[in-house]
Amino acid sequence: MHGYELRTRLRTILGTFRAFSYGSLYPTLRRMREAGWIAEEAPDPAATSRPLAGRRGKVVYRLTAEGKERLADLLAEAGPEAYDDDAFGVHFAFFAKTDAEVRLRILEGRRRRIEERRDGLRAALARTRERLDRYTLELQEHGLDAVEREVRWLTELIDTERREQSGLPPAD
Amino acid sequence: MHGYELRTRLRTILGTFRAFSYGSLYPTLRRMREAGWIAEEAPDPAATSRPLAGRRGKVVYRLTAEGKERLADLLAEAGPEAYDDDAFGVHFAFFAKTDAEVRLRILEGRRRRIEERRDGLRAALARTRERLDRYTLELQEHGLDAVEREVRWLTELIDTERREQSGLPPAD
DNA sequence: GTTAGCATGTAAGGAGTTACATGATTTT
DNA sequence: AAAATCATGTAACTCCTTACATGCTAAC
Repeated sequence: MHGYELRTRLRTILGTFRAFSYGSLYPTLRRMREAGWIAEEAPDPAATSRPLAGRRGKVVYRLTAEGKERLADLLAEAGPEAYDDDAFGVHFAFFAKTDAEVRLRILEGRRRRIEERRDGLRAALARTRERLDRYTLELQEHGLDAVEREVRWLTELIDTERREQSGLPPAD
Repeated sequence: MHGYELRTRLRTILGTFRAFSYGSLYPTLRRMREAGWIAEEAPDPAATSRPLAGRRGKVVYRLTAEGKERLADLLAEAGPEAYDDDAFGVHFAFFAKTDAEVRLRILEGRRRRIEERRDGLRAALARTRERLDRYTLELQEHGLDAVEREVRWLTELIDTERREQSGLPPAD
């Protein structure tokens, strides 16, 4: 895939929020090339009428063997770096390519993290409820509600994973 | 209030996520002082045994008249800058000090924004549902669920505001 | 009197954005 | 042939964090 296409796809998948600008995308691609994780694909010689020099057309990249290894390493990570706010969504999005045990450990780590946040919010709310104006209260309760729902969601996912690991083989 | 206290309070109110480091807090306080929005409070002459020069103790700041005006301006903003992801929470947290009409406009703007996001997610999901693996699908549906809940939450708040504006005076 | 925690600040740097500059290809 | 859009890339800048440096105050 080439840079422009990558960005367009990320925009449609992730929405306009959480998309990268070219100013960060292209330098990242360059660094990945320098690291040897991706390589410029040899252009199809039959396809285009190529300009003779200083080409500035499409550059199609492809994962190298090293890149695939690096990706596998990233997907095998199950520590805090995999269930932090920033990273969890990315790891989850690649779950179909992630080992079942790793999936389970990431989900459990994420749940523990969110439970901690929930407990912190509950404690803060219990301490300050009396002094809060209705809007601040409403905001805190809405936040608490969101984390409680996320805990339930994660619990359902964990139960499904467990059921599948101790029985049928994982689907998909 | 002084900087350290401000940071401690923000930590407990906002949680460890979304708290400022000293490296951004103190420069911001300096800029606010230079802009004339806050001023160093005259130290109580009776209170402390002060060092003679180059003092490095507590610096207590207080909003100036200009600062209060600036705050009032910020609270009166009802355009997109008030219901963007980043700003909405802050504006909402100050709703108790915000005009009823402004509150209503911010809530409606925020709802419109979230509805757009919801519609975008629905459309993307309808287009790609077949091709998505179960985890990606689960993630998208969870995201959709979250925005749908936020729309309902905002609708309740808007209804309450409307009821109060055309009847009893606003509470709190 | 020395450790722990309160309190203020700066310097260096990371991670990204915006705005710009440029060239290639497709559509009208 | 002009306009739109595809496609790549850089430079300057913004905003924030980390790590450090410093001094004050209370507790043991």
